Amino acid sequence: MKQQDLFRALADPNRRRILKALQKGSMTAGEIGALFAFTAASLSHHFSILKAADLVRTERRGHHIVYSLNSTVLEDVSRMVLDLFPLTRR
Amino acid sequence: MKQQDLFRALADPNRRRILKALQKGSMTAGEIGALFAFTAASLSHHFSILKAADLVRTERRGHHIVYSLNSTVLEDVSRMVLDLFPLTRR
DNA sequence: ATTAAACTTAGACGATTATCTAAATATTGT
DNA sequence: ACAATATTTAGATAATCGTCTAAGTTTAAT
Repeated sequence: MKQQDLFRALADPNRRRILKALQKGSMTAGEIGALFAFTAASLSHHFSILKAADLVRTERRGHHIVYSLNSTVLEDVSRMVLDLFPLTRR
Repeated sequence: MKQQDLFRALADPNRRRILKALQKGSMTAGEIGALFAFTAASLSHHFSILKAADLVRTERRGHHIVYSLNSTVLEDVSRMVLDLFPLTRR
């Protein structure tokens, strides 16, 4: 299910840090890895979850893989969050 | 940490169902329990996590405990979510 | 074709999590 | 004080999760 993928992806603090790092622009997996302490394998695992939630997009460039934030999901996230609360005005 | 408590609380689908149930108004733990399949103990566990995230408030009434949604957190959640994405205009 | 570089996949391990049963703790009414 | 009701806490168990190492895959350059 889509909604669960999203909430699950956002539940991990390191994944949120990755998302924040990507705010500054697209980066290769290696560049992001350099910012954090974990192994390439762990990073790749996080990316697979972020991709499943459609929070990031990938594009191969040479033998690098460039990751970028998929900002269009923001609407979905917002909707899901708002959906959990009764609106004061509707 | 506050942010982690919030994202963690929202990560579980059953807790999101509880939040949605509370949209219709305050309910006692028992009333909510009647809507779901798990035991009172499990429910209580979920409530403790929702409380830690400040998503619900409690009030004792007789020997019932009334749970209600704390809508003021909505702002915090929204801010946290928006914080993860670069705004198109700022 | 081989090698090197950049990621991913597979498999393992410890930590956290959701759930349960059983026992404990209020609170009210008798 | 005592019993009944409502909820929480403790302790156990199975499943999920984050991380690691080691092996595999893909691309580019020689």
